[in-house]
Amino acid sequence: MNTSSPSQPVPSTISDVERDTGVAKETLRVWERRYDFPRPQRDAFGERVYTADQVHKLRLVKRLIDLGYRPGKVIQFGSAELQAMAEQAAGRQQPVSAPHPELHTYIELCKTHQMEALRRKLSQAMLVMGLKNFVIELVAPLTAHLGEAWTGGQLAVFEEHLFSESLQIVMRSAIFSIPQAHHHGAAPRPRILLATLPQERQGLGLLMAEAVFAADGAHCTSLGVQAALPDIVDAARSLHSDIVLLSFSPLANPRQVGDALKELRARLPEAMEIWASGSNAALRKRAAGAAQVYGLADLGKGIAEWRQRTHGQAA
Amino acid sequence: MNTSSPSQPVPSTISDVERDTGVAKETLRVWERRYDFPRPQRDAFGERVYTADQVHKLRLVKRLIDLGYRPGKVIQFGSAELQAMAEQAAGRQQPVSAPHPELHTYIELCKTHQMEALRRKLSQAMLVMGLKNFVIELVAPLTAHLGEAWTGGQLAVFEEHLFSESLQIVMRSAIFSIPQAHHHGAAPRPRILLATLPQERQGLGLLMAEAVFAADGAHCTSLGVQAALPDIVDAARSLHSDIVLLSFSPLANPRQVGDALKELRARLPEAMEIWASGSNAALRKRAAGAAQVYGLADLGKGIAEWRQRTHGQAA
DNA sequence: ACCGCCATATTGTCCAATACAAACATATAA
DNA sequence: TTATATGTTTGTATTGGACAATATGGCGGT
Repeated sequence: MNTSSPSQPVPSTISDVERDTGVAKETLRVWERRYDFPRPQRDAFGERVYTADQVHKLRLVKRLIDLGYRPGKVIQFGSAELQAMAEQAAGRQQPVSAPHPELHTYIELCKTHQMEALRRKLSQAMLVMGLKNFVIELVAPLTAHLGEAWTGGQLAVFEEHLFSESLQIVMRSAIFSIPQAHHHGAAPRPRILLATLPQERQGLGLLMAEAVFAADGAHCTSLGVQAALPDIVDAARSLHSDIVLLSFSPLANPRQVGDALKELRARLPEAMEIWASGSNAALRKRAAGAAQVYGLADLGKGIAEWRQRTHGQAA
Repeated sequence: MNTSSPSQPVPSTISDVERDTGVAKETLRVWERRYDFPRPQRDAFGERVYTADQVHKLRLVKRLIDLGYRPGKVIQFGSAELQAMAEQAAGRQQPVSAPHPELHTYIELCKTHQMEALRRKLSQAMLVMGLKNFVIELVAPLTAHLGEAWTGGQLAVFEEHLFSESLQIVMRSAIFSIPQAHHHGAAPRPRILLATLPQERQGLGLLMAEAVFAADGAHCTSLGVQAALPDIVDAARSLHSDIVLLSFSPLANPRQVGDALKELRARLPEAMEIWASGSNAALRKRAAGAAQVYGLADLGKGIAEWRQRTHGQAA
């Protein structure tokens, strides 16, 4: 016999809050000491007990911090203001470009949870447009729109998960079915290693890049999401990769992204190129020397240039 | 110019160790005080610095604990003994039923990084064996073997990533190609929601379960890995799921797993069943009342029983 | 007005030692 | 043998302090 009201009747411990918001326990304690928020009640044993409201506000604060705000500046506001700031900031970062006419059809299918129909339609579109165009003209804008709808609260988190899964299925299937053209008996070049850093949970960007590369006849090997830095280095060395491509979502912490890129650059042989793709803030400033930054649409051109550049040596 | 030896020349901080072994920072400190292991060196600022050997032993200890041993009993042994104990215990637990004869072929392909060949061979095996047998008799033992090889240090982490990616590609492709049998015009039952909790990074188990379900004609919807608890609840409600399946790897913290399962049970409508799958220790004890625990091979039977059980009401 | 540099403020993470509930093991009684 | 009580182990919570890394903001110089 439990209350099945939509709001959570169950208060959270500090561990729960860490899991649900991504804010470390130690940080939660120090915030309480410094900013007086969150100030949880205590149970009979003196342990912190957080309300659902506090957890909600913490989520908002965390999102704003990841967007570049500083804790001390935002933690004092109420949930409503924070919500508004998040929406505004998200809109500013991605200037809603020419929405594909059929975009809303797909989003509608998602909102009504018709995932099979969505997959069918996506799959169809891919066959018509070709993999590369499908990714650049449809999947990418779709993903961007989705992210906005999510920060705006118009789309439930789980609906974004569903959407992401469907997209992944269609794209993976397409990539798999591309014949690995063994060019003149030798493995095709460039050899590209794809991965995301440990903080990055979003795998769509990686997959989009892989699709574009595969369509251009490069040799792709993906480590998947959340690969530790030493593992990426190991892999790149062992596989004799020409290029290491990393994908970043706007949500990831720009500071950590910049650091990681610099360290990766230091640990990899100089001959290996590091390419970065995604809409993260770090790619505009911090990553400067460490990596070459590409938009999705430019990746193909990048490959062509690489081939030209290394034409003499690679032969 | 950095050292390029294959073993990690870079020692780990306490945060790194927590991420790489799954042992919490606080636990690491208390172990050091109580058991005198691990006893890391200190850097110039007095902060702990762990060697690769210590991390390796910690992984073994963690594995044995997850297998049911108690920390105080095993932490004093050397890596070699621990290794032996882990193998023995693993063998006892899973009486390595008829190990597929070709298992080593696949592992060999992985170690030599021939991923295309691996994918081709896996894909072939799947066509011969059928999806369900492929998963139960080949993928599952392969994954288990892989996990052992990883804790044993015989397999680089990135090689496990590569392997996992290849398996995912093949399985996803297979699942996608299964026609969603719209049984007599109505959506097939049971309707199953699949997900893993936020702590869980391993997505293979989830995919294996989905494959088995799909082969049995159930209606699967996957949220993917690392879904927050409230999102799972939202999704299950909105999709009117009959069953929520969660997958767990042995690495996840059993206590947190148990707590999460109990909380999920409290938040979901009573009519929805919670199924748990995987080799996590929590599923043997803590999860008792909250969820029904299935091995991969039993999932098919579980579906059959569900259909029988709900035959009267569901019509 | 713009850019580089330095002092100051902010902020996350680490440390230490202690405490205690929950889980486990063992012994005792029914 | 099964149930209950007692003791031990073990993970996670607590506090307050310290400090390195980073961002902010003012200043002087092109």
